[in-house]
Amino acid sequence: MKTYTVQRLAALAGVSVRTLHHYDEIGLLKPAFTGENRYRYYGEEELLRLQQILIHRALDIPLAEIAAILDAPGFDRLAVLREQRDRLESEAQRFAGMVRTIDRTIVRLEGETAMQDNELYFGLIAPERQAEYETWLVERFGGDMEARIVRGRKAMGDMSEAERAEMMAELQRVEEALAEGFRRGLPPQATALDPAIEAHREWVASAWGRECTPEAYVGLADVYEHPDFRKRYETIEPGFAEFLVTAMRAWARRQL
Amino acid sequence: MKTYTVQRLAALAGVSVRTLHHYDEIGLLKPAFTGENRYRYYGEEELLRLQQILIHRALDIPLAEIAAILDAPGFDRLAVLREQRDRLESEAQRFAGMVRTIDRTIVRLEGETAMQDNELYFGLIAPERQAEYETWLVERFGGDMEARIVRGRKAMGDMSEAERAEMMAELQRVEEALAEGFRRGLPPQATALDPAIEAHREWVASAWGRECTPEAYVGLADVYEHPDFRKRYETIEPGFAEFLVTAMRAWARRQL
DNA sequence: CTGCACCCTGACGCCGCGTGAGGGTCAACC
DNA sequence: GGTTGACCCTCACGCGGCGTCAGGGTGCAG
Repeated sequence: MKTYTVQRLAALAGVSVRTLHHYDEIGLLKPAFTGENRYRYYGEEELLRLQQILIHRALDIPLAEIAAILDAPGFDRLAVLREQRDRLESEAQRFAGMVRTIDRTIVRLEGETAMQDNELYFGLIAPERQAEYETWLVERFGGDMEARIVRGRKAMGDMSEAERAEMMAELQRVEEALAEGFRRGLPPQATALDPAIEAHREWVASAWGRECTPEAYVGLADVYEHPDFRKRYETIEPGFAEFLVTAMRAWARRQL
Repeated sequence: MKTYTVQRLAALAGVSVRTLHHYDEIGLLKPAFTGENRYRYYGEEELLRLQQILIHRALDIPLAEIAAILDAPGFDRLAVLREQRDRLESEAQRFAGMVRTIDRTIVRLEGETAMQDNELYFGLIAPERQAEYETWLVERFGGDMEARIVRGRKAMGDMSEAERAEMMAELQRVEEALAEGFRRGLPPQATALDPAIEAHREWVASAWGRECTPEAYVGLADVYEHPDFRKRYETIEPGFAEFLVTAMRAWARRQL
């Protein structure tokens, strides 16, 4: 059976010797056995485990957590691998999103057009964490939610600059109308009767490029609980995020 | 003119207040002005700078370096933005590469096929850093080298599992033949006459899916200087990397 | 004038290693 | 058997990029 010394394994895996020492220290990756000279010797098993570790590390998962995952009883190599595969794919898309963001920024800089920071935000922050939302969405709602989001993103991606701008302006108007009610102290439940909430749902439908049923709308409300979405709405007006999701749910309840 | 307090800017940008404090401390992002209450106030200018910072940070560039880049005299926003755009695109591809790697690993695990760690390596390490090589290649040799590599990768990508395996096995045989000479203490220059080096060049040509001229072969030798390639060859036999590139260059010199 | 939400400035801590220092070990060649 | 040089080991300190209290000021609303 083949064995590897620290340096050989390190070279194979593209990490430093120190890293292997560290992983040994914290119990993340222990040698197959140790010589009486205290040398570390690794085998095939460890090679594989290291691969897993590196894959997880690439996703910025803390080492402690990686250990927990790999050591979980009933840990299924294939399942985890497949999961990470999908995460990595999202990561890839996240970067692709940032590229598009920069492209838009470039266009704007070249055109000397003043920036709408709401749009800048939408470009910068949202796509930056889009993958994160999406895996989160999938965890909570399963695949069909994901499909919807992906389709939505694609629809947005196909738009021209002008169309996108118009889209965003429209969203701002809709949100402003809702915020108005919020500022006037309207209880969120009352907003279920406000045409503004209806307008919001319609905007969502057009962004998704497909109907937004009350069920889907409730799903979206859940999504809005996510910290990064909250930030978006809290920025408009502190407390607005809470208000909005409550209003959305209230509206949906009335429809069912 | 619009101003933002720490929290508002933080929310907009999706970072923590502490982060903004930190950036102020180290002089990376200072407020537009400070109230006499010592409050930090940011303006549009800072919003943009923060965007730049975040883009660079996403590429794991140390903050000090980011500061240096952004503060460089004659710093061209558009140029830097375009550059980062390309880097991000590479990143996206790097992740895509990892996805393919995992796919192959999955296939192998499902098939219960024993792993050849050389192949595992080729799967794991190389693609993991492929984008890195490529940007490095482009820096050193300009676009046509890149085109070649990309085409090569595509050729490999189009192969079936069996074909790829055969390809890798062939490479191993060729390398083994070269390593033989190395172990026997053959001086690398003498290897220019060894048919093994010719076989290596032919393998490269078939991997690239196109001729490998002596000039290209020299270029490849340069590429092999890259740490991660070195690792691959140092793992076969310590000192082999040096030997190989010298041999490659010697061979090419004889052809010209 | 009392809350409450926001702002400030230290200062310490954590993670994932890099980077020595100081010292054994192994294989090869004299 | 001794020397050389490349490997291996164990401490132990440090650093970057913040998170996270602690302790205290500010500003506006009711």
